[in-house]
Amino acid sequence: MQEVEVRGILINAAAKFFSKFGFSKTTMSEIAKHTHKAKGLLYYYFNSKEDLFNEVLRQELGKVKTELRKIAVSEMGPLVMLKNYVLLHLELLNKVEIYHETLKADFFEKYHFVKNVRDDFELFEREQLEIILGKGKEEGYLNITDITSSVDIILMVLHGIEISLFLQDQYDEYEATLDELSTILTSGLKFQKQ
Amino acid sequence: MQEVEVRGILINAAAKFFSKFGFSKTTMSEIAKHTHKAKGLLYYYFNSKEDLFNEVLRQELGKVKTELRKIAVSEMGPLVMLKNYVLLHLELLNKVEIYHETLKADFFEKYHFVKNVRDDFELFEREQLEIILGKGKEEGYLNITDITSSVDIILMVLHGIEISLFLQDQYDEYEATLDELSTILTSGLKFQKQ
DNA sequence: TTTTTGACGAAAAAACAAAAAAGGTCAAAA
DNA sequence: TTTTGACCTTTTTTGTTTTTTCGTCAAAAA
Repeated sequence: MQEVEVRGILINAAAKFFSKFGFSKTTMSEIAKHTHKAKGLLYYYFNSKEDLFNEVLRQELGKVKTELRKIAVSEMGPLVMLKNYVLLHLELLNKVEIYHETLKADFFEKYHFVKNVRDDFELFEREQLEIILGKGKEEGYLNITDITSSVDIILMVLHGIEISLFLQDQYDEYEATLDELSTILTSGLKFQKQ
Repeated sequence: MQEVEVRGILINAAAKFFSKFGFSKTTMSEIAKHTHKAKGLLYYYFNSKEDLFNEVLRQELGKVKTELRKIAVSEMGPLVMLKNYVLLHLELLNKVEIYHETLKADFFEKYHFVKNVRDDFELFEREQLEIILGKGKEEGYLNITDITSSVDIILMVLHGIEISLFLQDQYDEYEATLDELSTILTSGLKFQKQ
């Protein structure tokens, strides 16, 4: 089973280039040369450049998922959980350059090929948030009737601000404010009137 | 005093073109032809195309300001006020196409010339929100120590989501959700812990 | 059989030059 | 004081050529 290792090497090299230069400005030849492989080999392991990019993105978001998952299974109370989830989501995604690339793409309605991976990640986030909010509701901390629509709102806010935060590099500047934002969102749900 | 009227006619015509085609795809000749004036006249009333665009934007945002101002001086309670402000802000700006153009520009770090007008509008919004939150604090409805940072958060959320809402035409889709969002923000401030 | 190579063709992007369109000026007319 | 339109200069568009890049494949290596 040499395959797994070579494949991994290629993905890692690709990750570096894609993160640094974006999709269109990194070339398959570059990745091949840097790994001391022939370009053709890339097409033995991946169907296309888009496929490779997808694979890299899947891997990077996979790491983020692993971290985020820890929150919903932890021993914190639901309110702290929710707050921490929001903050960690922003902190982690701020570091994933290749994700920023897809945000930009989203904006231009290009990069359709990335839709699957992003949808998968969004689904994951919905699940996690539903677990957290569900727990909060059960235990009587959160006053929510429609969990789905509360999740909608949290995701809307998160997606909204990440464009300004990540693409305009304002994360560091607003880090303190984000803490308060998450507090407000949390207590907003706590006492939300229907 | 013919001047005011002609100037107004030019601005109105420009508004139509800028709103429909954006800054770069509308031409000064077009505007001149459509108003049955010579192109040179545009440069009698305005220093440049950028200056004209600015003037149009100032006028459009002026209308929005007039509407928003009504809220802070109304008789509603501070909580309702805040909620309504958020909703009206989104509803009105959703219609101002020329403002969307500047959002896009903001993103590309172009259109520096528009900075003044946008800053002016942002300042106005800060003032209004400070009035509302101040009133809420005084009357004991809102539990806020630092008004400025609460305003920061509201504006961060508003600016964040307007990119997805306006530029990706998701306003209609999310209109119902926005109502809930504003409720959450409001009650979040109400019970916010420091 | 599985993995790797590198020369190759087709398609996309970059570079370049020529032509067209646009912003902006100004002297003269209304 | 306001308006015009010919004019100059700069920017954008268009069409062409050249280069780069993606992706394929037959053959070699493991």
